[in-house]
Amino acid sequence: MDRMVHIIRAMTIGRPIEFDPEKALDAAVEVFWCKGYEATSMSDLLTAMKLSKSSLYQSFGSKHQLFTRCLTRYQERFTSELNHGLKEAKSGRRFIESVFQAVAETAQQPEGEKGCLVGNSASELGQRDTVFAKPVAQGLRGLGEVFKAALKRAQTEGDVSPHADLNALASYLVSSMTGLRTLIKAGLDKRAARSMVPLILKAVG
Amino acid sequence: MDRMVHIIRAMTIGRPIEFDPEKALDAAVEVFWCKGYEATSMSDLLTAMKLSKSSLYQSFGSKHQLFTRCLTRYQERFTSELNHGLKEAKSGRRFIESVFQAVAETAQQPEGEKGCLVGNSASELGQRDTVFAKPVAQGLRGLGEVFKAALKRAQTEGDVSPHADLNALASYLVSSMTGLRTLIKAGLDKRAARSMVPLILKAVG
DNA sequence: CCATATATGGACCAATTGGTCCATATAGAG
DNA sequence: CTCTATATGGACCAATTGGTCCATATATGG
Repeated sequence: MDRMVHIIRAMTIGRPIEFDPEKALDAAVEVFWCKGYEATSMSDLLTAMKLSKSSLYQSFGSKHQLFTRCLTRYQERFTSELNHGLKEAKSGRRFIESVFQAVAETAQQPEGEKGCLVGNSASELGQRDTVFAKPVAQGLRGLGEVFKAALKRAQTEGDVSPHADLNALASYLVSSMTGLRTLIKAGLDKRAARSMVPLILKAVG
Repeated sequence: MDRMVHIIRAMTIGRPIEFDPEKALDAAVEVFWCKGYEATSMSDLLTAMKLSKSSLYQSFGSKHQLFTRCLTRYQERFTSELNHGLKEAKSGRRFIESVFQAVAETAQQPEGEKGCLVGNSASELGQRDTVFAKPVAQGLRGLGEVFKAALKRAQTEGDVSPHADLNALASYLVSSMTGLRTLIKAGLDKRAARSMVPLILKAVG
C-alpha cells in the first residue's frame, strides 16, 4: 500500500474519538487560568477535561504542550473578542475606556480572582523557559496590537495626538491592564479599581 | 525548677546555631523570587540556604511559613529602601519618576527577569489561600503607602493637584509598577520600557 | 466478517514532593 | 565531668508528580 494512502486512511479509520477536543481544551484553559502552570497537576486536568490519561497524552502530548496550546487558545479568543468589541465601539478611545471599565467591574468577583492567563503566565514563567516565553510574548504582543489599532482609530478621530508614540502607548496599556488585573486578583476592592480607570486613560490623551 | 526560669534558660543553653538565620532567609527570598512559590522545592531551598532539613524545619517550620516570612522580609527591605530614597529625593515627583526609571533600566537584564516578589506572588497565589493573601496584600499596601507619601509631598510641592485623589493615584502607581515589572519579566526591551515611564507619570500631573 | 487503525482504561513506573524522626554532636550551667 | 537543651545529619515516609505501556474496545474499509 502506498504510504500517502496509508496516512490518509489513518486519519479516517479506527475507533473515533469520544470527546470534543475543543471542549477539553477549554476545560484545560480554565484550570491553568485558575491555578497557574506549576500548581496544576495532570490529575487536575484529567478531572476537568473528563478524559483518560491515554487520551490526554495521545491528543495533547504533555503538560508542557497542552499548556502552550491553552495559552494560544486563550489569547486567540481574547483578542478576537476585543477586536470585535473595537469594531462595534463608538470610538477608539471609548473602546479602550470600556475595556478597562469592564475589567474594573470584575474586582471582588469570582472572575476577577483568575486574573489574565497571559499575564499570570508572564509573571509565573517569565523567560525562564524559552518554550513558554514565546507564546507568552505572543500573547502580550497580540493584546498590544489590539490596543494599537484602537489608538490608531482614536488618532483619526482626534482623541489622540497625531504625534503620539502609539507603540509606547500600546505597551503602556498592556502594562496597565496587567497591573490592574493583578491587583484585582490580589483582592483590590471595586471602588479602588474603578477609580484607577480615568487615571490610566490620562496617558491616552 | 520554675517554669519561667526553664524557658529563659532554654533560649540560652544548648548547642548554638551554626548558620546565620538572616543570611539563610535572604537566600530563601532569592530562590522564591526567581522561581516562584510552587516551582521552588524544599530541596532548592536547602541548597540555597546551605542548611540541613532538620535545621530548616526547626527554624522556619514549613515551606508555607518560610515563604510568608520571605514575603514580609522582602517587603520590609523594599519599602525601607524606597522610603530612604524618598527622603533623599529632590522632590516627591522626581522620586516617583526615578523609581520607575530605575525599574525600566532593569529591562533585558538579569535583575529584571525576576520581577517583583510581591507582584509575582499576587499573580501566582491570588487570594486562593488566605494565609498567603494577607502578606501579599500587606506588601502591595506597603508599596502604596510609600507612593502615597511621595504624592503627598509632591502635593505640597505643587506638582500634584490639591484635589487629586491620592489613594487612587497610589493604587495606580502600584498597578503601573506591577505591570511594568511583569512586562519586563516577560522580556520587554529597554527602549520600550523607558518610553513607558513618561506615560505612567502623566497621571501624576 | 475480517483486517486495520485508532481510542480508551488502568496498571505501572521512577523520581520527586513536603515532611517526620531519631541518633548524634555540641554548646553552657552547675 | 555531667547534665541539660538545642542543633544537625541523614534515614525514612507516604503521597503525589508527570509519564509510559499494554490489553481491550470500537469504528471504518474491504
